[in-house]
Amino acid sequence: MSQADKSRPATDKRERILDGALKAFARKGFYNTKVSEIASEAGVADGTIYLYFKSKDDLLISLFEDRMEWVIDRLNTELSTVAGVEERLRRAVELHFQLAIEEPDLAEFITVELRQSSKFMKEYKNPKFLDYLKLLESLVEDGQEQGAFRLDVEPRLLGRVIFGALDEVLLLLTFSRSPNRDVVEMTRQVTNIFIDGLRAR
Amino acid sequence: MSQADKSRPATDKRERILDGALKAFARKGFYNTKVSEIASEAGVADGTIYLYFKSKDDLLISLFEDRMEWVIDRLNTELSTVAGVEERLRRAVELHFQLAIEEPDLAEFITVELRQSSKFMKEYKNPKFLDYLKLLESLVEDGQEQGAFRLDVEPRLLGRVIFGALDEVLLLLTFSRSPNRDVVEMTRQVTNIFIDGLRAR
Amino acid sequence: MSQADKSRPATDKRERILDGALKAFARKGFYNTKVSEIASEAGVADGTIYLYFKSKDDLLISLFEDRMEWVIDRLNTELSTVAGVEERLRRAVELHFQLAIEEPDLAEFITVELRQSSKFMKEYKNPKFLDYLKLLESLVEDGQEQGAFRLDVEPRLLGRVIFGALDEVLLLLTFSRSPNRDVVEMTRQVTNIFIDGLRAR
Amino acid sequence: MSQADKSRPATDKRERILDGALKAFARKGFYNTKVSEIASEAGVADGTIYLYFKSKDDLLISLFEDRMEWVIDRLNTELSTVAGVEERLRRAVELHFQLAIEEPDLAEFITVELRQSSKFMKEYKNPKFLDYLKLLESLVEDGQEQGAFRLDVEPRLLGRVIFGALDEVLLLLTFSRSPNRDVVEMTRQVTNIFIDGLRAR
DNA sequence: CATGAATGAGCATTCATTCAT
DNA sequence: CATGAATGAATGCTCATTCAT
Repeated sequence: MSQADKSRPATDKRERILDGALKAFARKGFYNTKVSEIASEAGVADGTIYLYFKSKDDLLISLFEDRMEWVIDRLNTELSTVAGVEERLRRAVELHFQLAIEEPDLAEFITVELRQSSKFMKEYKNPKFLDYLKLLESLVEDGQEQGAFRLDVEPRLLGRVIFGALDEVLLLLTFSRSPNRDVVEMTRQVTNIFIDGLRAR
Repeated sequence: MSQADKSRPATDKRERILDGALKAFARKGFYNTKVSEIASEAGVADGTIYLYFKSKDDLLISLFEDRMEWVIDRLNTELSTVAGVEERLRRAVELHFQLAIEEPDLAEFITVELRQSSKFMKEYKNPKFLDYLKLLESLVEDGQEQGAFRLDVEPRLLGRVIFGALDEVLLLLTFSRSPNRDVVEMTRQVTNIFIDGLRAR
Repeated sequence: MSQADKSRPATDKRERILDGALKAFARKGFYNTKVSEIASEAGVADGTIYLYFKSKDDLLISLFEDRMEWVIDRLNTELSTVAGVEERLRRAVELHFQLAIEEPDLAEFITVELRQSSKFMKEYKNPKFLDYLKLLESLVEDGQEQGAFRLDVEPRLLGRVIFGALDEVLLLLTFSRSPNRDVVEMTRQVTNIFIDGLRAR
Repeated sequence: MSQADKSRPATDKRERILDGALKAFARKGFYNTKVSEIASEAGVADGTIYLYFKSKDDLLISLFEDRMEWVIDRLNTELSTVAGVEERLRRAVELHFQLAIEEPDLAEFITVELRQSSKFMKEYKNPKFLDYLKLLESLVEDGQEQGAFRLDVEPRLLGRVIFGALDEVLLLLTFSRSPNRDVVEMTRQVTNIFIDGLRAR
């Protein structure tokens, strides 16, 4: 444990609630999860949750923010050491799929809850999700600017296409709980399709 | 009363309930829709719904079955007159996107509720959705058998990839309510990516 | 079948509904029996019941009237051929217990529903039940007038005491479904207690 | 707040709910009593009832357990100071009838709801009621063993007979709300019948 | 008379949220 | 800060009753 864990016990409790919520939401979904279940999963009292979050909705939003930020940071860190648009795209695909192995609860949570929540929590724009989309878009843009990718496709559309494809495969991986080696082969196949499809000719 | 009123009065009421449910679910989502809202939307009494469906869950499942079957039939009909794998893929993409224009409620319903349903209505396997996936898979398989598509990709994976991509774009179209012409251009871009990515070399 | 069955088919249907209600009430009790179950048991449509009875409550009351009248008539007929207060009391006890054998549904219905209904169907005084009580009272009175029974007990109280005792034993018989021979021995024991207890000394 | 408030705050609320339920059930019967009425009678919120009882059925069963135990304890306490089988039987009868005076709601509840309950709450065997029956049986058995009572009657049957008689008279007392002095005379008459009927000769 | 589809008032139960301790 | 007992609004579903055919 780091020093922070002792100096900020409140932060620790907040984190435990988020962890509990993730586990519970992954297992039963947002609407079928009771606040008391999250509390029990986190090892705190029901009321304690309301010291850290305004409502169950707020907890969901905060969980998105927190976990998507983690995903984006991780992707940025990985990509920062990789050169070449094709290789960067490959790494992005691979990392997305690896969620199914490394963080199955998070994978389930994102694939299943993302759409519902961004639609029904009206005022919430889900900025972190948009950041993730932007990241995929910029992969395409970079490729176009470097002359590696065709110019007759809009990066904004392609970002969506790629995210949708990855997310759907992640869903498949999450539910079938496929072994690790599959991820490598799946990454190869999906990457090839997009790279060959995108390649400037 | 006309003859039609006598030939299927019950079916008519069942259909009105399904229509009402689709409209309500599209607007507020399954969990935020009250049974009484569906009833009022359908112009029937609350109790009437339970003459045609066992529960709110059963209504959701029935709606999936009914609408997915309609989508699949429509796709099959369209494709039956089209030759050439590339053109068939193009038509499939186009039809998927056109849902956003022609049946925006259905588009919203499918993009937002589909994933939840297969996860939380445990025993329900969503066979119609799997049929749709199979249809996309067979497009890839046909292309491989005819030597038009590369052989180093699994149709099963590609079906998912394509569905995910289409579904995500449909989501975008549905929420931004883009005008008709966008659909044509989007179809072209997405189709090109997949066809070029899939093409045997 | 008698002539009446053909000339009054409506009466036949009324009877079938009462039979169905008795069977259903015996099995599940008044409050747990749906009108539609009675209808199905009687082989009529739900709505038909309301052509013969004003409400579910009215059906219950009518069933009491009808069956209690039958019980009373039967008791009167039997007793009309019996002389001697002690023997008359014995026959009354025996007949009461025989309900468990001959008409188990009726026995269950009377033992379980009688109290509830006479209490909660406010304006209904359950006159037939009071008739039955009067019959038991008059057995005691007759015994007192003939000098066979002690005079220091009120017939009204004794009627209740005997009815309560019989009804409780009937309940036991009904639930345990004891064989026929028990009834004879039980009749002997119960009769002896009351006759010896009542005998003038 | 007093010490008592701290030593059993939960028990207190549970007791208030049971009291409210007894009052409500006595007034309108189990099936005609709404949970919200019980809550309001008890001065708690509707939901609070479900913190102490699993369901409305469970509340009914718990009420039986609780009140029958109280009745049995009371009877045992009273009888512990009484010698002689005849006098003991007299006290048992008297105590049963006194319920009508001292606890009219409880009397109404027991006489009206007891039979329903054991029949419709399927798995529930109503053990406390059987305890009460056993107590009456043992009065008869003791009398037989001491040579005071005749041996040609089964205690098990007599227990039922006595309970049925007492219960029916209690019902009469409860509904007619007779004054106190009646109870004494009624006790005398009923006791005499059973004692003279049971006496060994 | 008979039907049974339709009605809609009614109710047990849940669960997010609060607040006294 | 933390607790968890208490709250009470909210809702899916039932079923006695009606009425057009």
